[in-house]
Amino acid sequence: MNTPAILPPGSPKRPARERIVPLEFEPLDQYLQRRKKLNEIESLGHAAYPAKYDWTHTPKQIGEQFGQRRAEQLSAERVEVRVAGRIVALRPHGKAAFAHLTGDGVRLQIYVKLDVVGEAAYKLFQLLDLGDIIGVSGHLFRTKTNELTVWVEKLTLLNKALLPLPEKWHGLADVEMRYRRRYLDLIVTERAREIFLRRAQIIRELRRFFDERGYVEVETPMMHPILGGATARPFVTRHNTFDMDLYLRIAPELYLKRLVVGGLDRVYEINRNFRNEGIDAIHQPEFTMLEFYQAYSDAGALMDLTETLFRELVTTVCGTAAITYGEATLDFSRFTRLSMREAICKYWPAATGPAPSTAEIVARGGPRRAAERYNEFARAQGTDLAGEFGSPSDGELVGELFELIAEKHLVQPTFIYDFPIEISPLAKRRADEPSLADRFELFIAGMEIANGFSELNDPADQERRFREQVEKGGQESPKEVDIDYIRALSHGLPPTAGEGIGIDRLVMLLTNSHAIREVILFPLLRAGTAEAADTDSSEANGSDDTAPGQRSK
RNA sequence: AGGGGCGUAGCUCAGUGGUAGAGCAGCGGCCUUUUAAGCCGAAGGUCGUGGGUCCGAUCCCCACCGCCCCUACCA
Repeated sequence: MNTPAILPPGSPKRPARERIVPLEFEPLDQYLQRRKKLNEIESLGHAAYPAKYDWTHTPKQIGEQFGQRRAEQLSAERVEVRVAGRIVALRPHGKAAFAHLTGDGVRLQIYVKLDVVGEAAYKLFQLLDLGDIIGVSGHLFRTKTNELTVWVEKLTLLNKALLPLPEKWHGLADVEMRYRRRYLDLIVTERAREIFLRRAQIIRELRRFFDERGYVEVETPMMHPILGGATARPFVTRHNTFDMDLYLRIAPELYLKRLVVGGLDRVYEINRNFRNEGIDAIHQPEFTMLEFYQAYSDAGALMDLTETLFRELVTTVCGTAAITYGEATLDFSRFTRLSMREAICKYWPAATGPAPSTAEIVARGGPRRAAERYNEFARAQGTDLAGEFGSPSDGELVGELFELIAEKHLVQPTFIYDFPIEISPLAKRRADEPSLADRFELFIAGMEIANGFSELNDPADQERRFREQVEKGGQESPKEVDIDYIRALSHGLPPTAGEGIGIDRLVMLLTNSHAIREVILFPLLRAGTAEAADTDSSEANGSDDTAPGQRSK
């Protein structure tokens, strides 16, 4: 793209009607052609960018209200409508033409006839292109092929599109372009539109679910002075006035629990988290998380609630409790529950010999022995080993074995519970089994979807675990203990259960999408500008008026 | 980060060691019930970027850029 021609400061105000066009876009020939048509349209006396159009129906409403009317009824009733939309198909036939407008994602055919609209309007119509936005008024009728159509009597230009739409049959196939120019994707790819409408519906239903159960929706800081609430590498930013570094939050957890201390016994937040880590089919650096907390509750109650939530949500949004996801049919009418140890035993690879019993895994040194047996097999397979790095504790080994052996098999909705305490720094210890946290995760289609636990509310235990994290060091650990959080706990956090649900992954499941980018409107891509997909972006600036010395930044 | 794949007209894609093609879009013409409208005509390209091999590279080799997939990282 050509760089903008900069108006020197202090230059006289430009005349109101003069249109400065500093930017030009590919395809240049078509862009210039359309600008030429725009000029012609204006010189014919039409406003190019009128402020308003008084419509009576959207294309969708016309379909809903008159879609059932037969041809004879329509000609008898002579329903007058004014409707606006974008031209997405154009079939001129000399002195008459068909076109399709879209609005609300619905296509509506219009019929424009020279005899009917008159010379002037037909002249305007001939200067229109695919992508232009118009308003038409007239009555409804059915064509020979029985399609509900507007018999156009008046035509109004609402916006001349200066750039063409993508190819009408194949649409946008270049995924990079689809993400960088999502506006085009949404016009052209019906499925993309449906995904984001459904995403909105899912979030609406989630809010409804929690609202009607008395949870309060809150917003907590996105910028945190101390890292916390999860283990992840953060983005760092800077506040100038306070001269301080801040982290974009990796989780809202510690703030939400402060609110429970403050007497908001049931709270939830739906908002973004930011994690400075890898990008792949199920990870994006900013992603949306639902977190909710309820006082006087525990992890077991949360599992029940979660099951209800998912079953209701899926049924409402998809119309059935059994949905298709890729090759699988996911049945949300019943959830499996397995302890982490049971899951390891259940999916223990047969080639490794008989699976250990859960008792063996629980025994002191048991995870180490199981890992050694597993690793023999993994070495032969050339796959990853358990406990390969550092000197993991028994609990950490159980977590690794679970991920290596069981996680990918958890296709149907499955709760995994009894997490080792070592990998659960914010969860409450189980009274009867101190090596375990009262924690669960929900797995669906091999993805971790939710994570919930009984919250650690013993300030001394929490302080000890925070100090261990700080001592451990590394980019993922906080540099200092969050003293104020310990202070809040010292004022008393009631027995509380809390859970996080990854909204993006949930939307993936309910839209049968297999990449998180498909369910995020503007996923992060390198370079980050829509221009990067263009062939020439930096050079070819024909009018280089700016002397080098004048450039300032 | 490692491995694999891709990058050709505005879009969707063919193709070849001898400087390139189709459909759609755009342009000119014809066409008053079409729906991927049709017919006729003309135009459109630094074959991602930069090096190398070769008489000659869009094609072969190397590097870089971007995207995709797999693996790794990632509570």
